[in-house]
Amino acid sequence: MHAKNVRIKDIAQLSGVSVGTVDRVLHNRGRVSEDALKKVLTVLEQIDYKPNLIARTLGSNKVYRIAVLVPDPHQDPYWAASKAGIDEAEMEWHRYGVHVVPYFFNLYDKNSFREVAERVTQNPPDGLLIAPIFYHETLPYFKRFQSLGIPYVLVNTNIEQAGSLSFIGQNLYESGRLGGELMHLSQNGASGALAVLHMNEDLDNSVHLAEKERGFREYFEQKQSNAFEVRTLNLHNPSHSTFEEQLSALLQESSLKGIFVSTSKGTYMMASFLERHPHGVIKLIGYDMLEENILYMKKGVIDFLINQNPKRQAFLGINHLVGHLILKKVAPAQELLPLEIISRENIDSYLRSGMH
Amino acid sequence: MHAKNVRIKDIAQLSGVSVGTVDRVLHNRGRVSEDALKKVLTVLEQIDYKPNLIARTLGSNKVYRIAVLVPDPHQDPYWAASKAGIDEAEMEWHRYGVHVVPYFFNLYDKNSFREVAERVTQNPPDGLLIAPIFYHETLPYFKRFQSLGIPYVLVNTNIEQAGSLSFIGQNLYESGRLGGELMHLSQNGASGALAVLHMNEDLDNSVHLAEKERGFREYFEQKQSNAFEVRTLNLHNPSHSTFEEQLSALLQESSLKGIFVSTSKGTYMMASFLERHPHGVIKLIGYDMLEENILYMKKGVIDFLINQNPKRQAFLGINHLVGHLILKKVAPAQELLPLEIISRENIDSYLRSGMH
DNA sequence: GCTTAAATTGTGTGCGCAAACAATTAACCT
DNA sequence: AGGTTAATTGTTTGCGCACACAATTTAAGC
Repeated sequence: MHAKNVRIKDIAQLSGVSVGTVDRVLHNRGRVSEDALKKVLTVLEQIDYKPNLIARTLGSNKVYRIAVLVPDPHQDPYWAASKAGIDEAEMEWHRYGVHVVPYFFNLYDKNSFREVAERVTQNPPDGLLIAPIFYHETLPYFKRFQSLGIPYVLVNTNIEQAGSLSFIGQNLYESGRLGGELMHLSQNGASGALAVLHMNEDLDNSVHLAEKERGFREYFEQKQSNAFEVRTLNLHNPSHSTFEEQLSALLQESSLKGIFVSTSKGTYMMASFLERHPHGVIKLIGYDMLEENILYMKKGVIDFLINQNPKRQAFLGINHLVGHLILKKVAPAQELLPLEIISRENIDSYLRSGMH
Repeated sequence: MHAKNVRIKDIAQLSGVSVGTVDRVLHNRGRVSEDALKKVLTVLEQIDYKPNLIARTLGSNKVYRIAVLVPDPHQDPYWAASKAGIDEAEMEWHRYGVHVVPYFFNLYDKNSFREVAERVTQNPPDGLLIAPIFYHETLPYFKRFQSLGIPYVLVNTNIEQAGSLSFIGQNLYESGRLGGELMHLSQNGASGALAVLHMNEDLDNSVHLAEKERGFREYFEQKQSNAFEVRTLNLHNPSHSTFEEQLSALLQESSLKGIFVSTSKGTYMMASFLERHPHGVIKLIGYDMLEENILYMKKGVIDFLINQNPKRQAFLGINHLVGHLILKKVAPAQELLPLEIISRENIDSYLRSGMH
């Protein structure tokens, strides 16, 4: 027959105390005698108690505030996708008392980050989602949040030992390696020069991009063939005057056979440039299924995309926070999303499949 | 402020009747006078009432039976993975009164399917998950289940207009095309013969395999190059005496450059054979992250896998049924999972990422 | 000893809903 | 009209839990 789940009531009965005491033990609120504690714990050890989460959320009619500390979605479609994931999670949990409060900072301005992070500490939320893209600037705030007792999860970039509840993202070194493999495959046996292209103001402060490059280079180093020569190009903001000059110079090189772009926005900026300027056979590999990138992939300008799933990252991040706050679940220290390969032939299958 | 959700109580108050009456209207259980009905309906039109699903499942302490009509997991690791997804879903919902009852049939025996399906109708469940791998044999049962009022979802193979609640799986034609693209890429500019390999007793009755082959062939036809010649090989059960002979004959052909296997079990059977017999450079592309396939991929025998995510398919299938039964959610007519490309460089990222 | 405070326990209420149940009203029949 | 049944309504209970509160026990102080 239907083995009904153990309830708090049952535990109380088994250990010869009242439900109140069991409740205090389960949530270690204290106010329990040694004696009673021991009795309940022994029962708890034998019985696999799984609280009825449905009843739990009904019973405690709380309101939770979750703050999200991420780049302004208007500045970059990648972060717009991220925001979409946040919104979706909020929709799901709103009626159960979860409120998401956005704290956007300027993607290109460290000071803006500090400022906004400060505002968060001013009015401490119950939970926090952070995209720590400024390495040095974020570090001190981790401590602040910890001392304030605010649980936080990281997305996009992992910073080990940051005391975070969990990290949601990808292994960026492997991501770079995969870029290497795809580039290698695309070359059809040819050889020549390859370029790694970053589009970022401050590369030294951006662990995530450096990791990708390392992976890409090491893939070819381990191949131990001299067929390819890898170089790096550091592009400034597209509004910068030298932007197009730099790219022109890159295309000059006749032996250039492929470009690996480390950011999603950079990917379509590069594609746009390639489309507008004559060049030999140059394979282009970049990141993420932004609308623009999808377009260029269908046109044949982009050969492969590695999907970082920003929307899913943010969605899962919020979910983990909710799980931690409401359902008292233990979030995994890190949730590494798979490195999804997007090509002309499977892109539609991804577009149709919900979370994109 | 927190805009609290409208409750049944509020609706009752607004329309001047009791909660009991509102309840009867909401679930149209009848026993309501014209007059009262009208009053409640007008309020319901103005107010966007969204029942608190958490409270609902708590309040109604029902037990639901979900039957799963799928191949015996012991016969094929693919279906073992599928079963794992079912188990995971059951674990999640068990304590909320959902029971999953397995009805396994013999993967290689149509009659076994009929027999088992018959047993399902004998003791009708509240919901049903079906893997309709025998096309002709399944059709009549769809009608039976419909007339019995049992909602059912399909996994693995889509049968349009089957009256199913929803289908969970992939577009198999596109899957074949993707196989073609990956094969093309792997060839590094070479040319020669390619083989599509099926491992199935009754190909004519298996839409899913035929669709994959069609996709694979059309990819190369549209390339309009004569670099490749595609042939088909139909393998019988591995226990069959001619099994290894057939494969030996295949390898004889010196121009053979690649093999595309349409099933997951066939993939590692082929890999095993390739490993044990000398051959030129033959690229191998197949399906799914079975343990055996993972091993051969890491060894370098398999070049690419297309992940069909059997576990996830089944998991989502059960979830949709539960959503339909308990939460009264509308399941999407079809949930097409993305065609995931697995290579040596991203396989670990997939292995680490939960659902595998 | 008694009184008071502190520590520990047990009990009760409400969350929003479904469903069993009790109460009321209307309809029908001799 | 009175009695009976059916149709319609309203009230109550319980789901499992969290949390406030009341009750009890123990310790401390005099």
